[in-house]
Amino acid sequence: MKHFVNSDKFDIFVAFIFCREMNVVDILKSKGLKKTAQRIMLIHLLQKTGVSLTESEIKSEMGDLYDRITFYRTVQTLLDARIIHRITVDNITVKYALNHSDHEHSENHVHFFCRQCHSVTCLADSAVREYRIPKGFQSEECEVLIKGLCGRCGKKQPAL
Amino acid sequence: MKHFVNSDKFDIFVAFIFCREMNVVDILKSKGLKKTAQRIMLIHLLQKTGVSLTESEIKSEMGDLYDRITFYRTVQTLLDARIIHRITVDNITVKYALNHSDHEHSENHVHFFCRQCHSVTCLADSAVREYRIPKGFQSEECEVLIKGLCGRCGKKQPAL
DNA sequence: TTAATAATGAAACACTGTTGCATTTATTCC
DNA sequence: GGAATAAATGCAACAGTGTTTCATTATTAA
Repeated sequence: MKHFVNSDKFDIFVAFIFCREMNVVDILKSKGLKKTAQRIMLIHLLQKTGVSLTESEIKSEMGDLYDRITFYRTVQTLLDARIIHRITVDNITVKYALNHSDHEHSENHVHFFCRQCHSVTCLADSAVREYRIPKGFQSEECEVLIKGLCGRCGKKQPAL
Repeated sequence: MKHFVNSDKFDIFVAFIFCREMNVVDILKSKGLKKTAQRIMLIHLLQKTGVSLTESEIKSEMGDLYDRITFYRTVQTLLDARIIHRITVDNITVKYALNHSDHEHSENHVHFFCRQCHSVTCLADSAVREYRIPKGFQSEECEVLIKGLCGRCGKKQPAL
């Protein structure tokens, strides 16, 4: 099954999807990227859910629009364009999340990973502090990953 | 080929290895772990080189002592015993490094990753700062990954 | 509408990590 | 030192993750 962004059927689909968030196509246009079904769907999914998603979550949401190979290429394209970012937690999980507008130019990310439910929360407002690095080293980017229990899982298991 | 830690051949091997670092067997003993060829070799390698190593680097150093399945199990055992820690950089690379004595009880790690040569430097002395996390969240561990250019690669490519 | 360019998806592959099970090894206790 | 026991090993087979090539199809610009 092929997916035609310019077909009538897809126009209706797109119109329905973007009733709440109208800027997906604009995002792609502003980055000089072609508007393809997978790109639109992936960005929309991340907008709609508002959280970071794994590939398998994205897969099940996308249905037969999903193709593994295209997915990896779409992800790479959107990463390069700084539309999304990837969060890798050890070798446990990989998640994808939309960049906030302040992410776009900053290279700092703070994430919270819940060891119980494996949810990832982007902590955009937390400022990344300065770390002392060896002489001659040049810092370009800083990622912080805080692990622990999220609000829900902390309630179920209050004491440590 | 099997590797007998208690064989004469291995005794000589071990004696040679530990002429500079005499505490590998003690480390295992203190954790209640059996002293097997792979464990001793892996810890020794990390001690000898003093840097973090990838699986393939460990493989080529270990020669025919290396076995993939045993490697993963050895790594898991040493991780559980807090003898080593794993550093995952996006989906670029996974490295293993010895814990410093101050790592053993602290759950904070600061690492520097060079985007050019992919070397990882443990910054043990850098204090991990406090980050504000949402109410109800419980922080247990904090990992910081600073990306940029290391001293060597920074010289070759001074300006940004 | 058409031409040019880019994205897609199929096949095939390489790498990463795991599980079950029979065999081998390290340790403990004598 | 030697046997009993509990653990580690390594083989086979598998599941998951990510990439490359190439012919086909879709998007965009003119």
